[in-house]
Amino acid sequence: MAQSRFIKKCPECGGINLIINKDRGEMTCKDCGLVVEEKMIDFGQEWREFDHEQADKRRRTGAPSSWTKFDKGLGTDIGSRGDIYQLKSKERNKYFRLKKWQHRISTAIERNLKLALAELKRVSSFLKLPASVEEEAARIYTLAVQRGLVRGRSMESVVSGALYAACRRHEVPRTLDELSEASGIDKKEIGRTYRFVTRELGIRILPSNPVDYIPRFASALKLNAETQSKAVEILEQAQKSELTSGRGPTGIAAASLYVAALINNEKKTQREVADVAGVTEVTIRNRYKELLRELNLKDVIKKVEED
DNA sequence: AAGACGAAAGTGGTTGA
DNA sequence: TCAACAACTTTCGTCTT
Repeated sequence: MAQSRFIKKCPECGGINLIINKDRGEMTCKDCGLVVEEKMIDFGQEWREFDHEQADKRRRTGAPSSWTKFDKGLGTDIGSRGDIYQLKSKERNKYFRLKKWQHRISTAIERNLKLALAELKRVSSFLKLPASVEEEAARIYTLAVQRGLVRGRSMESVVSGALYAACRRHEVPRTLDELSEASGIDKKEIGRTYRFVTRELGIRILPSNPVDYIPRFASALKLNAETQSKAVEILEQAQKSELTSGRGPTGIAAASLYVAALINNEKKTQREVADVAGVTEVTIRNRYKELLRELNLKDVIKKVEED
């Protein structure tokens, strides 16, 4: 018990791969995406206030601006029912005029954004994505709408594409399959819009690193931490031998895990690993063969089998 | 009987003329 | 815009444990 105060574990899955996002002051679990600790940074005010007058003078901010609100939370609502009856008729007319305009303005783009952001929140909470990713995705989507990139595509597919891109940028990659399952959009469709949107918006995304997939796959397979770090070790060797370029990152991650499991006597079938990683057994076999050949792991495995 | 292996044909995307 | 191409998948038969 005393130990747990010092070694931080994810309360959701017990994972130990907690990553800190300094920009947002969040600590997220890389295994399941749970936001373990929010607001590690003190966002409190640095002054004190003793009465309303002082407060009014010293406050200089409003609610935080967020891309997940369709107007970044900056919009003004005109009038709330109740106080208009204290107004004279002239004032009341003005109120209704303004109210009408507000209604007119919030059409097309904004209504679309509202709907889309609701969908975005639904999908991202289904996948347990950290808020920083959700925010990024909302930003990308908003830009896409402003450039008219949604026309001719379904709103949902663009939302998924934006989320996928945001995941990649924040190095918490989800596979297209996972996105597809969460959003109900066809995998190919998501891939297409993802590529289109990132190209049009000039968003540069590095090819995803296979290592980023390891923790999540490993915990899905219930492999222990040693196997996990062994897999990472194998991956790093593979990258040095240039076995990784041009290959699908999930396939390589899966193969490394498979080998690592063999070495640590935690054997999983190719089928099991393949299902978790969203690739076929054949792909694992191909990568696995390459790994054995290039890294001289054959002897290592033989040794393990003899034990 | 289940898992591992590998050959062959098919798919969707990228690239270069 | 089209054809060649590389990676990956699907399918299926064979071998191993």
